[in-house]
Amino acid sequence: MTSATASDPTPGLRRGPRRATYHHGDLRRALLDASLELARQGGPDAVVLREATRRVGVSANAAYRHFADRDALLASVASRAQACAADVIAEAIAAVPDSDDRKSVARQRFRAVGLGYLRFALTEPGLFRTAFGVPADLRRSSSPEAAGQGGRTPFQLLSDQLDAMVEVGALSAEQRPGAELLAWSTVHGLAMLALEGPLRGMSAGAIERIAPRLVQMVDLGLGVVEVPLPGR
Amino acid sequence: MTSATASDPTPGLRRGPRRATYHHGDLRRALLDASLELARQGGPDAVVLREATRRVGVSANAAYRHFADRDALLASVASRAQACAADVIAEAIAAVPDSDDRKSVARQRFRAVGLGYLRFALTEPGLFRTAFGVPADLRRSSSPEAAGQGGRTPFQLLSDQLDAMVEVGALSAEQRPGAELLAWSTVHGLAMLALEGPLRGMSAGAIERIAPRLVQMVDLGLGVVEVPLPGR
DNA sequence: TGTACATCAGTGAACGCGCGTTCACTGATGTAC
DNA sequence: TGTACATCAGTGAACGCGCGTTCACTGATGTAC
Repeated sequence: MTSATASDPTPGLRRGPRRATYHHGDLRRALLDASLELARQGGPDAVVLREATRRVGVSANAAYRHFADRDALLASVASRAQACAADVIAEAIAAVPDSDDRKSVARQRFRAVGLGYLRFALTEPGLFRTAFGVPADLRRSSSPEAAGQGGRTPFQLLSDQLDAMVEVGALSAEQRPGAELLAWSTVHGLAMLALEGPLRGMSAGAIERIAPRLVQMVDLGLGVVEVPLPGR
Repeated sequence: MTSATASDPTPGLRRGPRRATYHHGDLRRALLDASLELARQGGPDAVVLREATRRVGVSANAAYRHFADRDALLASVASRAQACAADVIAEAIAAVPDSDDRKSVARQRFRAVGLGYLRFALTEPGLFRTAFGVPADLRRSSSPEAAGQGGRTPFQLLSDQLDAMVEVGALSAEQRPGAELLAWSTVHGLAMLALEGPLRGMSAGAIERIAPRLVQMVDLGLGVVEVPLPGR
């Protein structure tokens, strides 16, 4: 689609069916770029190895020089998609203005993690589903591959803000363990209901309107101490 | 697999490659039963039309007498899977003992909806993913097809309990609108993280341990009134 | 500086897979007369 | 009660699809001497 110009500074990344040289130069990165674009447009299922090689202008099996198989390619794409999410979340955190009320700031930043997560889901549904909808274990969520420009993964950004809340006394230390899961579940659920579940038909506007209530509920609900009710 | 005996009371439902009669009798139901079993074992992707017909012992295209296409079959299976969820949730609600403390009972029943939802997700992951992971709109969640034996869908059971909370004063009327979404998101998120997301590796025990905290967070967080913070 | 050669990064053709779906058909059923 | 016939519910064979993956190969690169 995009024709490579003579002044293209990164010839290894140019698109198109034909290359000038036999060797590509940076095929691994080019395949990842192309695959990320596929994921952006159609989610994890759209990451098809043959299409990625087609876009890069290379034979299908050339990919096997750089990835063990299609799953390995998808795993790498998922990590890069998480990195994209990290950038959106970090931006949302950074947008919270500083103030003397340290508790309030900590809590607003914590909420910003959730709001950033949801914004990412709504603006980049394909990447979101690739980043967080593909089965994997928690290791990827802490791997450097999944970190954004600030060096932190989405999961780590969440942990950081929870730690900060404890530090300034906005969350008690005894409520801290496992709090990531409670918070993450909440926003992840809304995103998945809206993108892949029964809320599919709901408008992005409606989701955005409910998002602040959701993160508020978590923020305020996290801190409440109560002996669990006996109900199983 | 199962050989049909001569005394089989519902010959239309028998499994196996061959039937005695040319006409099946109740092929639509038989295909749904077989497909539900496929979904139970492997989730929505495992609902393959040919396999369902194979199990029923009928040619592949016989299915087209009863379903427009594979998507129509899957949609019906999804409704039945929701009905299964409704039964588990209803059971959890019914298990809450009555008492004079009407607020406490209402809240425990509300929590039971979430706990039942999570129990269904953990005990029937394939059905869960089919019921709530396949894109659809909210209409299905209120359709009689998706209702359990009590005549209510999972979504309706949730609404019922929220209404009951308002009735006894456990939730203010102004907090009521949209509360379904807040509650649903939370438990759905944990389930999806555990079944299809980055928490895949987490044990069912760990999930079950965190579930009560999660529903408690929702219960207590729902009722808190607060002016939304300015953070976008 | 030149050459031999190991190594790496690509090519091109082919495979099997199993699916959803369509076609023209035949066997069974039930209703009108 | 018997028969003709429209209607419905199945059959069997075939299609195209596009994928992931493997095979034996060739072109380019860089290093030892």
